[in-house]
Amino acid sequence: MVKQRKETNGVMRKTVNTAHQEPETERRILQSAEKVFYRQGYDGARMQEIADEAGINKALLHYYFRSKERLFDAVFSDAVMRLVPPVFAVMNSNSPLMDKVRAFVDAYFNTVVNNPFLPGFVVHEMHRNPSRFSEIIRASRLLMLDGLQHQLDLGAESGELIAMPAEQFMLNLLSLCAFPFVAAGAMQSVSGKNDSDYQHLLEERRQFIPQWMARMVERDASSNQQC
Amino acid sequence: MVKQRKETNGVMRKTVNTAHQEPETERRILQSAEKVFYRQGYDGARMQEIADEAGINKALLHYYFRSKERLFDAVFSDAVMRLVPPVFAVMNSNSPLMDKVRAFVDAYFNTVVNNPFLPGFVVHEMHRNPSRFSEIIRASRLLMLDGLQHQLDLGAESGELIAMPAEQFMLNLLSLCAFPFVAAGAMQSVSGKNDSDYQHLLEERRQFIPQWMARMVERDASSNQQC
DNA sequence: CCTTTGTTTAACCATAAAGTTAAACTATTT
DNA sequence: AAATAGTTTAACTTTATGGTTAAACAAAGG
Repeated sequence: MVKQRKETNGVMRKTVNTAHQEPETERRILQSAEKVFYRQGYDGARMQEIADEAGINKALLHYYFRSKERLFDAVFSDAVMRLVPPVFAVMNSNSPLMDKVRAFVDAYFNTVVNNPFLPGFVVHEMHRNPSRFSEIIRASRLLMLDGLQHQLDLGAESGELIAMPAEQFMLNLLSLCAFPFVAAGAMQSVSGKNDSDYQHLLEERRQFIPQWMARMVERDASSNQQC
Repeated sequence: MVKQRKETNGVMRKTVNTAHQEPETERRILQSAEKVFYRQGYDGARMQEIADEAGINKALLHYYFRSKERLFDAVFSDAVMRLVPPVFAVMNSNSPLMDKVRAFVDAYFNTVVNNPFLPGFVVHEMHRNPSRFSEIIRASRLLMLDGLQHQLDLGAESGELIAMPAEQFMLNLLSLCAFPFVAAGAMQSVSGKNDSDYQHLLEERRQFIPQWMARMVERDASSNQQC
């Protein structure tokens, strides 16, 4: 009785096999891993699936990235670095508060519209292993709320703004931006909207969020009444 | 050479083994499964871990719930039913808009403070399998936005409120309530807050969210200026 | 044409996890 | 106290998956 096995499942990609093309292949692996990890999460992802997606063999995955853990690390820190810095960098500038908000929303939506699974992925994997994430953030020295708090305090003193902790302000902004993406799958399936309807809803939010944020914090909110 | 295995890992609970106590055991299994699934998600959860947590053997799990899938289904629909109906029921009443908002926030926080992993769990599992969720929701006939939209339209006509699609209104409310829980692990690890600090932050939000929602949508927001 | 070097693969291995089974145990009934 | 029916268990089987290996392959240089 001969034991026989075939692990490569049916898909049978066009095997290009042009040897000596290392960087091209590595990039393709990362892209495929991204796709699979984003959708399935670490635990749900299968190395075989990533290999298939990249049109290569499982062993090659281990040749480039020694283990699932390492491959995941590469994908995850890449994801975080792509999402977090451009978005939070604007909060450390010294532009007026509402300019910051507009810049934040724009940066967030620009990044995320092209990677709609990214927020959900990051949130879930942070939950699975919070320290991994905080390491990355700490290393990149982002998200200092001191400047923002100072700005809010000044506005409150001058009577222009309502007093508010910077943390709450930031959490509001992030909630309004991120949650609709994090919960997109659910929202769609409940509301019965199709993909492009929901896309439209999100575009609408991109316009409104800065106005909403202004109305939440500005003492005289009558300047933002068209909505 | 004798093959020998022990699957029960070390913990060694006090085995109570009082036969004929079916309902008690089933409840305990569900509680344990809940705990494990909430923290680890479906893919990350291990049947053995659930059995250990419940102080019983793996086979008993399969005796009560035929498979991991079925056990998960029980836990998930239980979770959704515990979270969704009390929260969304209030939106279908005919109380004034801001009473609804306050009731929603209270209901949400009351449910979630006792099950802080619930929102993240639901969101992640909905993402993994959206149809499962929409089935449950559809079956329970919740989340009709028509009444809310009508209310918003009336307010807009009378000049009291700013015109706003009910979907956006609802999404704002849900975002402000849910996201801080969904992303709690991440937030904590980034902000360096400990558990009780973050708990305090969340309590603070419970107070503020109704005011923020009012300021976002009410034309004359000066009545909600203490913040 | 042969060798070398980097690339790719199928087949294999080890392990962990889901699921099954047959026997033992406990309490209740007779 | 013996039989019965409802519980509980250890040990086992099967399958899936991460990881390894030895050999084949392609291209470049001699």
